[in-house]
Amino acid sequence: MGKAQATRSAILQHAVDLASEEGLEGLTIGRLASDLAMSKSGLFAHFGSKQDLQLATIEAAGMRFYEAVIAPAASVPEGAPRLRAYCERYMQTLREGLFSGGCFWAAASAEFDDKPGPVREAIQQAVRAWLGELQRQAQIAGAEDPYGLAFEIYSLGLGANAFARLLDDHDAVSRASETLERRLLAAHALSESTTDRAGHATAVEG
Amino acid sequence: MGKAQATRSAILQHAVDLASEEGLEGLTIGRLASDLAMSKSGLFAHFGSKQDLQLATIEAAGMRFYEAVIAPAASVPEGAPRLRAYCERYMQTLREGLFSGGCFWAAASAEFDDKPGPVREAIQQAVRAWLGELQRQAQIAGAEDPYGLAFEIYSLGLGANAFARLLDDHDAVSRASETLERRLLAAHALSESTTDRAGHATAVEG
DNA sequence: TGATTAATAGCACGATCGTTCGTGCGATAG
DNA sequence: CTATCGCACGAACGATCGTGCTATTAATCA
Repeated sequence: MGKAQATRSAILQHAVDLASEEGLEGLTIGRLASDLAMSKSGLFAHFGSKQDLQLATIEAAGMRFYEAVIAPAASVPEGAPRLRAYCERYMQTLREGLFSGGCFWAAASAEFDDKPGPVREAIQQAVRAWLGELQRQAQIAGAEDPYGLAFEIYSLGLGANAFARLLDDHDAVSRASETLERRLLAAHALSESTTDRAGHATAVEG
Repeated sequence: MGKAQATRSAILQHAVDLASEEGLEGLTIGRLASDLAMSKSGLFAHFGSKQDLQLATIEAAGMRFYEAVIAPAASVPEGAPRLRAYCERYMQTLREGLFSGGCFWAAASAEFDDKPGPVREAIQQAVRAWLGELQRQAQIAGAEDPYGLAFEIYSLGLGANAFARLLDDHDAVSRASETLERRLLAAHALSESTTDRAGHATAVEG
């Protein structure tokens, strides 16, 4: 890997955190440069424009999320177990602060949800990828409404982030986890057979 | 009412919408002035600083939300009926676009959830007031976990806003409404006696 | 080691940011 | 009629924004 790649990567790692604090528009080249003890123009040369920097930052945030949530669950069996693993990892990232300024996607979504352009599309794509994974595992798990279940999971994530960050509710993530657990159990009761270890088949149907 | 008050009010109405689109930092005095065909300095004179403008904008957004959601439900009996009325009005505002750029509070929360200062505190206060109302009615309705119920309602609102705005999911609000309805019915089953018309008292307790 | 290329710094630009100051107009009061 | 005041305007400030150029350093290769 060339030196440029390493520098670019270091820039983006900091850019992700800075954007999670200040937003993707508040993410400033000057600020970023002084934080990294670089010159504005030297940093800028790695990206042709601010928009490219924003797009690269989104991509880097996506990779960080992937490494923290998706990848570790790859060894878990698909369906209900992996869906549960996703949720646990997801909540864990909120607890531990995967991004220094709170959930990157919550901030980026709210900021660009009404601004057409490549940045919005990139955020859309990343969020859709995450929701698609949730939906896919929910479907394999036999949920009656996989998309709806993904919607609820994502909503609880947004709520937990907002409560924890804005309202300083230190139990917010735990609360969301428990709510999520109840919701998964309810959805799971429909197809008890798909699951992990014990085979005490007490399938219910609503 | 003096002329200044009228002008200030007109400024703030536009500021609320502009902030819901561009964020409270992206809310620019120059942009605001040109939108209203005013001079920057003439507009600025109504507020001593940008921060005061932001605070006034938050207050105006709070009043708009109050008029659209809280006030119309004042005549509905407290407890479960009013809680339901709140939720319906809440979802209605998301459907109809009470703020031109999506939920003002979702945007403001994500933007300032990590920036200490008077602006964050004002947003906190407004969100807490809304959550407190939800919690209060949930408690009167006899919910076993009023705070948790308020959390879920708010989370579904955030989710509906994100899905509708970022992902162009036109059924997002309806989906959230239905999820909310199921959730309220489940919570309501615990204390059937408190409610509206029929008195078939089948109270359960957990 | 010397030559070539890649990576960073320096500097300047137009634009816009929040903010301040002095001014002018219109109505109101003496 | 005149003096005062409330309100908005235009110009300008220093700072910072994103973005180009040109030089200079650092890394790579013969």
